[in-house]
Amino acid sequence: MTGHPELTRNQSLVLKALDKAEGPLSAYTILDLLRDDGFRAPLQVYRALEKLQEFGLVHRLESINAFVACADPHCHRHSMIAFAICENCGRVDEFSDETVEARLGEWVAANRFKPAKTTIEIRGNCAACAAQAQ
Amino acid sequence: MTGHPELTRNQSLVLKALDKAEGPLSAYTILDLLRDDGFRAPLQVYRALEKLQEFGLVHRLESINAFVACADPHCHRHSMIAFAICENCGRVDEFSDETVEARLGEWVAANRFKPAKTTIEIRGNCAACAAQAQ
DNA sequence: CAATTGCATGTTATGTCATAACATTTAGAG
DNA sequence: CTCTAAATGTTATGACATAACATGCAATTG
Repeated sequence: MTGHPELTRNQSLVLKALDKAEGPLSAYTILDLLRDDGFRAPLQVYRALEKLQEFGLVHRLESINAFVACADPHCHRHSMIAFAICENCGRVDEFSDETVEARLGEWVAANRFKPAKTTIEIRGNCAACAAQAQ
Repeated sequence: MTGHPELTRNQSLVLKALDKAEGPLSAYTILDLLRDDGFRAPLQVYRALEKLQEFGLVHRLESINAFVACADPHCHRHSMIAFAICENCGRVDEFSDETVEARLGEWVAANRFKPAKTTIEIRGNCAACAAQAQ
């Protein structure tokens, strides 16, 4: 139904770690979390992350070099997903917007650009942290 | 007129290197280009880049860890700038879109998010490279 | 079964990007 | 001149990511 194959042991472990975290994690943080499960080297994490991104189960946040579990099982319907990242508490909100997709799609079409991956990330403070900062 | 002070020697050298390159450069590539001008350490480059970004003369491309000279002297009028990055030839096109800004602004307002920096980057192949790939 | 194939994994080493910490120099303001 | 703030120089280290090669393991197929 979801369109992705069974996960391997390493992929499952990495995904579980991200789900449990409820926030972005760096690859090396994931590695440390999985030491007890036999993980020894960064590549074990990066290879699992690569597959999980292919399956659409994990997103990479380019601007902070971190990874999050996908919050929306239907996000692969969209050509692009936007993230709002709180630099204070680490909270990440994932959303998509048809209009933004359409406008960027227009630019791409007008310039005959062949997009492979689109990144939209807003960094700042979430409502809770912004209120607290007063 | 432009609203930024005179550049220091290091800042000028880094900006000149980026202007000359006509494409994104990594900090370490800039360092190598400026060895003959007395540059010895990465921090000299990163510090100059930091200031140049403040002045709006340089942009950082988050998704490829590289820097480009700003193509539009008026880009600071916009709250966000989008980049189309060719993964084949390295060409970078810089553009902005009021509608995209407005839509993301709506999300931000609705969620009481306080944005600090917004990243929009489309990676793929430019028209020339996409045509050649046929 | 044995052989082949493809993918996932394990491991070591290395490459790439970025900043901490501290000393020194430079340019203005008073 | 003296004080101050900013910029610079330098060494060391931290953080993120991948190359290269060996091994294991399951599915197919002859």
